[in-house]
Amino acid sequence: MGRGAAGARVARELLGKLLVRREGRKLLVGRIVELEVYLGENDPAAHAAVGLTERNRVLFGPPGFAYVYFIYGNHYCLNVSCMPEGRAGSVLFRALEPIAGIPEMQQARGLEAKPGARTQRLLTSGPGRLAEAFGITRVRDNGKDMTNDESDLIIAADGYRPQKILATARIGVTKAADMPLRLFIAGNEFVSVRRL
DNA sequence: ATATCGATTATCT
DNA sequence: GATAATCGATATG
Repeated sequence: MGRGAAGARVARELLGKLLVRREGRKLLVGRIVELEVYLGENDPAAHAAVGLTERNRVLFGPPGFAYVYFIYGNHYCLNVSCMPEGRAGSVLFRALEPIAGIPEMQQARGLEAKPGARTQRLLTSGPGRLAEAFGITRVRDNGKDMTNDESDLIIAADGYRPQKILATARIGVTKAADMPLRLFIAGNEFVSVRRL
């Protein structure tokens, strides 16, 4: 298996699974419908391309841990590490289909006053949006084990399997911009658009 | 419908 | 000092 294949395989397994946030007795749940693969040190578009730094060290740790970064002075984005310790491949969560805790997500996004299917799509359709809807920040979540039931941010499964997965180039990257490492569930309403 | 642009700061050169 | 794995607002067709 090639260097990028392990990350791509993890990504395909992750599509259709659930991102779950525990807020006290409330649960926020979203189905993972879009993500991007970052290949680690050899991927010019990856944060790990510069080698191990204070910021990206979670990427070089064991798989299943949350890597949260802050971007454009405004937004947090969530990755999960997916390579053995010492290698830095990860998957960026790009879009979720809201499943439960929708009122809480609306409140977190400042969209509670505007109900309707139109705003429903704005809740978690984009990496910055889903992070805001789930209250994800670097201080709160970076380095968290997303495979441990004790965590308040985990990945769970309900048996759903995507019928068809499509791949395109990654969004917003300027280096290695042609690699088809953005994966999404074909036809899902909550996939972010912006390119084919 | 698409295009362009400003916000705002951590991180790296 | 420049850039960035983005978003939302505004302008224009």
